[in-house]
Amino acid sequence: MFDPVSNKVDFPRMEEEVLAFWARHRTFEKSVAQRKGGPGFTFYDGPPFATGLPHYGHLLAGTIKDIVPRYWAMRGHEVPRRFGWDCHGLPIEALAQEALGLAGAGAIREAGVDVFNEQCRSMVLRYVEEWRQTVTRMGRWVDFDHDYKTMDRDFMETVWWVFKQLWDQGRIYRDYRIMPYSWKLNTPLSNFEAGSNYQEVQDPAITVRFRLREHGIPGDAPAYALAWTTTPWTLPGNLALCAGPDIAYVALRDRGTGDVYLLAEARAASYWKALTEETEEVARFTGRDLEGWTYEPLFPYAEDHAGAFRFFTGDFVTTEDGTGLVHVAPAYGEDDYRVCRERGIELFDYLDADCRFTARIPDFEGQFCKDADRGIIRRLKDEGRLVHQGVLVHSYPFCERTDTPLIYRAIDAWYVRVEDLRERMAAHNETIRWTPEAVGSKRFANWLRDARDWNISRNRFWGSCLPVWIRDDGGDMLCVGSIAELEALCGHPVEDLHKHTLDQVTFEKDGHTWRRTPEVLDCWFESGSMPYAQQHYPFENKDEFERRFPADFIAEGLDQTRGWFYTLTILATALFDRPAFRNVVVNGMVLAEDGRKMSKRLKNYPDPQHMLGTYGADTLRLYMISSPAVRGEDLRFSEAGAQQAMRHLLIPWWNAYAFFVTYARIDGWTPVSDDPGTPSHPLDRWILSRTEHLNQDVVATMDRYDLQGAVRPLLAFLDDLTNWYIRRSRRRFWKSRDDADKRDAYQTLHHVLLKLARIAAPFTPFISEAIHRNLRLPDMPGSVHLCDFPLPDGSLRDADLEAQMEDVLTVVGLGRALRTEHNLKVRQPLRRLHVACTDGVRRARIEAAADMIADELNVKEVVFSADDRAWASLRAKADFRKLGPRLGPKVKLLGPALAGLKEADLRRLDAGQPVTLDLDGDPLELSADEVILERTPHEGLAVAAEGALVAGLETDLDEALVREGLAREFISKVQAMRKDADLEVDARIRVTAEVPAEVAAALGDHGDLVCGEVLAEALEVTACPEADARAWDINGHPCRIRLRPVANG
RNA sequence: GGGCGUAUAGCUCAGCUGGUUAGAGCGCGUCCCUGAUAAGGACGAGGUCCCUGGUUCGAGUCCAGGUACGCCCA
Repeated sequence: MFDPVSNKVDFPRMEEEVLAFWARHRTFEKSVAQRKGGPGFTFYDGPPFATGLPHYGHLLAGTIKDIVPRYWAMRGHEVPRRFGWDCHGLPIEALAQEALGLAGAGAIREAGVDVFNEQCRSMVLRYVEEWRQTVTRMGRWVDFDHDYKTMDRDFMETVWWVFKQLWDQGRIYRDYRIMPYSWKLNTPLSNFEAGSNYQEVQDPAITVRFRLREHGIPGDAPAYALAWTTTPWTLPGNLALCAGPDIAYVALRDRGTGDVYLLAEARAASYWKALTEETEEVARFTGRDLEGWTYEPLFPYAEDHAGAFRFFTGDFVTTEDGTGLVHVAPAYGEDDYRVCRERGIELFDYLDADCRFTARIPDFEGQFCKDADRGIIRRLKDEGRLVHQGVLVHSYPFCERTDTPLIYRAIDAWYVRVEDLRERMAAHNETIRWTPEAVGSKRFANWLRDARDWNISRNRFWGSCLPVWIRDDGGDMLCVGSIAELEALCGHPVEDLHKHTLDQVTFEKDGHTWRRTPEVLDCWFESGSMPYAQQHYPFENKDEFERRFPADFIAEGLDQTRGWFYTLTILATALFDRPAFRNVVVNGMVLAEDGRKMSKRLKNYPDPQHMLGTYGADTLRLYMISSPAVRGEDLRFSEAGAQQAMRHLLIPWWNAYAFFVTYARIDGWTPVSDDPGTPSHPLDRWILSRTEHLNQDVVATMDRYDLQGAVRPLLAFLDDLTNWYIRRSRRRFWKSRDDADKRDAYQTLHHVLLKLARIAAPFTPFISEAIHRNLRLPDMPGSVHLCDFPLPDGSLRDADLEAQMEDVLTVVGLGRALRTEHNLKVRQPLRRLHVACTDGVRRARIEAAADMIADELNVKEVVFSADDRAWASLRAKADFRKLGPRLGPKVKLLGPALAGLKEADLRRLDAGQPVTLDLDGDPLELSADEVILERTPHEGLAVAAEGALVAGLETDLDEALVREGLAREFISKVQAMRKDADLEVDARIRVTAEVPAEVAAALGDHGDLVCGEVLAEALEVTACPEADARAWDINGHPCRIRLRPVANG
C-alpha cells in the first residue's frame, strides 16, 4: 500500500525529508559509483570565491551544473562532480586588509607578507559551510568532500607544471606594462581598483612647441610642431610625436612672429582667434605624410636615445582636444608605450618607487613628479618653448586607500605569448557547442581573433607564485616545474608554495645566488589550469586525466567569456592543442525585479533562504531554468515568477499524485508490474502516448543542452495530464463498475506518474524523488536518481490518437464557449451537440470519442454531420506562403478574386478539388492547398467554428432536462457541504432536504443518481427545522439541506 | 570608443527558413466550474512589435543607421 499523501503539501518540508534520505543512503555517491564502467562524462566546476554568500547567479549556474550531469548520469554515464574553490586574488586580499587594518601594499609589506598571507589563508574558507549548505539545499549534487582549492599545495604544483610547459615552449616573456601606480603605497593597482575613485581635479594644460629638423614644409622659416599635455612632468621623457594617419594637418605661418606651426587643421582655431588674419597657410598634409619627420628634443636628458624624436602615426590620436599631435612618453602612457614598442624604441623611465625624479633628470632630481610640473613649465617658458598655458578641470583616478592621484607608469610584467595561438584556438572553438550559439560564434570567436598576449603577473601577495628564479646579476633565469625540482635546488623541503615562504627560498648555482621574481600569478591562470591542477596532473592521476580530458560540459555566467572560458582555452590549446570543453551553457545575469542589479543596500530582491523556505528548491530551479537566463539573457528575478512556477507545475503535479494515491488506497490497489500493457480505454492509450511524446521532446532538447526547451513540453504535459486525463478519468477511479477498466486506469496513471518522475528527475529532483519513492515497485531502485532515464521509443506513440484528442479538445472548447455565450452552466444538461466536419477522417476520429464529449459538455447526445452548410458559411483566404512566390506582384489581386468565389467553388475547394478563377482577365487555377478556408458561424444560432470544425448547441430545455439540472445542482451543494465538513472522500452520509415541489420532483426522478454521487445512504425530503441545516438557492428555488455522516461500519 | 546580446500587451516572455488578422501566462473586468482545487474553464479590455530609412508582391522577422539597457573590453 502507498503511503498516504495529502494534497496540502508543504514543499520545503518534503524537500528536507528527501535531503535527509539522500544523506542517509549516500545516494549521490551511489549514483556515480553505479555507473562505473559506463561511458565517462566529464564535468568541470568553475571555482567561485567563497568570500561572500552565494547569490542567485550562483544558484542559477549551480542548477544548470546539476541538471545536465544528473541527466547524463541517468543516461548511463559516469559523471564525477567535484566542487572547486577559488582561494586567491584580490577579493580575499581586500578582506584580509580590512581585518588587519592595512591600507595598501606598503602597509602589507610593513606588517609582513607572512602575517598577511596567513590572514588570507585563515579567512578564505570562512563561508564554505554556508555555501555547502545552500548548494546542497538547492538539490545540487556535487562532491564537497573531495573538492579542490586553488591554494592546495598539489594544485599549486600543477600550476607550476603548466607554467613550465609554457616556459619550455618559449611562451613566457618579460615586458613592461603601463599600470596605475600608487606612489604612496609604492604599488601598482589593477585597472579595476583604479576605477573606483575618480575625483575632479585641476591640472595644468600646456601646449609646447618642438622645433622640426627634417620635415616637408616648404620655406626656410623655423618650423615647429605643437603638442599639448596635462602632465608636464612627462615631457622630459618625450621620445616621439604621434599623428593620426587620416587626420588633416596644416602648416601655418604666424604673421606676427613669422614662425611656422604644424598642427591638426581641426584644432587651429583654438590657437588663433582670428585665424585668417593672424596666420597664413603654408602647406597641408595628412598624418601619413608626417611619418619619419624628426624634431629637436625639448630636454637634453635622452638626446642619444635610439630611434627617438621622430613622428609616428597611431589610430588613437583624435582632434577632440590638444593639437592633433600627441606627445609620446613611453614610460608613462599606454598608447605611448605601445607605439614605441612597435618601433623598437626603449622606454625612458626617470621615476623612483616614490615617483620622485632620479638622477637621470639632474635638474629636478628628488622632486615628486607632480611637484616638478611647475619648474618644468617655468623652464619651458624661459626657453621659449611654451606656447600656451592653461588649466584643465577633469576627473582623474585616485588611489582608493590613500586618496592620492595615481600615476600611470611602466611596471615590470610577465606575459604569455598568445597571439600565435589565435588560429588554433579559433579552430578548437568551432568544435564547441555553445548555448546560446552567438556567444561562441560571435562574442568568443571575436575575442579569440583579437587575442592579445596575456599579462599573467600581479604585484600582489596572496596567490600562486611565478616559479621563476633570477640570477643575482640578472643575467639568467630558471623556471621550476615541480616541488621536487625546487627542493633539489635549494637543498631543503618546501612545504608551502605561497609568496611569504617562497621568497625566502634562494639557492646557489654557478657561483651566483638565485632569487624568485616577486610577482604572483593572475588567479585566472589558476582557474584556467583547473582541469590539470584539480587532479594534480601529471604528478598523479595521469591516465585518469588523459582519459577524461577535455570536459564534456561546463557552465558559467556570461561575464566569464573573457575569464574562465578564455583561460581554459588558452592553456588547453598551448599544452594539448585541444579544446578544454565540448559543450558549454552560458547563463545570463540575474537582476532584481526592477531591472537593476541586485543590491543588498536597496533590498530589491527576496532573500534566497526565504525563497527556499517558502517555495522550495524545485520551484526555484524550475523558475530559473524556464527563463531566458539559461540562454545568456538577463532574468528579472521576481518572487511572483517563482510562485507561478509552483502553481502551474508543482501543485497540479502533486495534486495528480495525491489524487492517485488517495483512490488507490481506498481501493486497495497495488501495482504488480510497471508494464502498462495496451489498455482499452482511449484516454489511457492517449496519456501513454503523450508521456512518450514528452519523453522524446525532453531527450531531444537535453541532448542539445537546451534546458529551457526541455521545460516547456513538461508544462504542456502536466496540463494534459491534470486538466484532461485525470479530470476525464476521475469517475473511472471513483465509481467505475467495470473492474477491468478501473484496473487499467490505475495501472496507466501509476505508470505515467513513475515515468514522469524519471523524466523530470534532473530538473525537479525532490518532487520526483518523493513520488518515485512512494510509487515504485520493489524491484525498482530506491531512488529515482539511480534509475535509467527512459529512452524514447517511437513505437509507444500513437500519433493518430494524439491528433484525435486534439480535435476532441477543440470541440469541447467550442462547446464550452457556446455554453458561456448563452449563459448555460455546465450543470444544466442539454439535449444535443451537433458537430460538423467535412473531412471524413477527422469526423470519424472525433465521433469515436462522442461519449467523452457528451459527458464533458453534459449533453445527451452528440450528432455528427458531413455537411455544415446549415451552420456556417465558407470563406477562402490565400495561402500567401505558397501563392506569393508563384504570383509575385499579382498576389495583390487575389483578395477581391477570392472574395468573389461562389459557394459551389468554395465547397469544391473544401473537397480538395481545384478551381479556376479570374485574375484581372487571366484565368488562374487554384489548388485546394493554396487556400485556407475559414468558417463563419451563421448569426442567431448557437454555433462556433475553429478551422474545419463546426459545433452547434441545441439550447432549448424541456421539463426532464430542467429536473435533471436541479438534481445536479442539488448534488453540487451537498458536495460542497461534504467538503466544508471535512469528510473523508469515501465517508457515507444521510441527507435531509426541505425543498419546493419542483426540486422534490427532480429528487424523486433522480434520487439514485443523487445518492450515488454524494455517497448518501438515505435521502429524505422533509421539513428541516434544525439549526445545522443549511439554506441554499437551487436554480431560484430556496432549499434547506442537512447532512449527517454515517458511522463507519 | 569597440565587440556581443536584448528591446513584442500593465508585467514575464513565445513568435520556425519573410506570408498579410502577432500569441501564451500573470495581472485586470465579467461569468462559470469544483472531492486533483494555493487549482481549472469561457469571454472581454489591453499592442506605433524601440526609432528612422531601405530591400520585397509582402517585414515583428532581412539590411543600414540610430536610441535605451545589459555583459565584456579599451
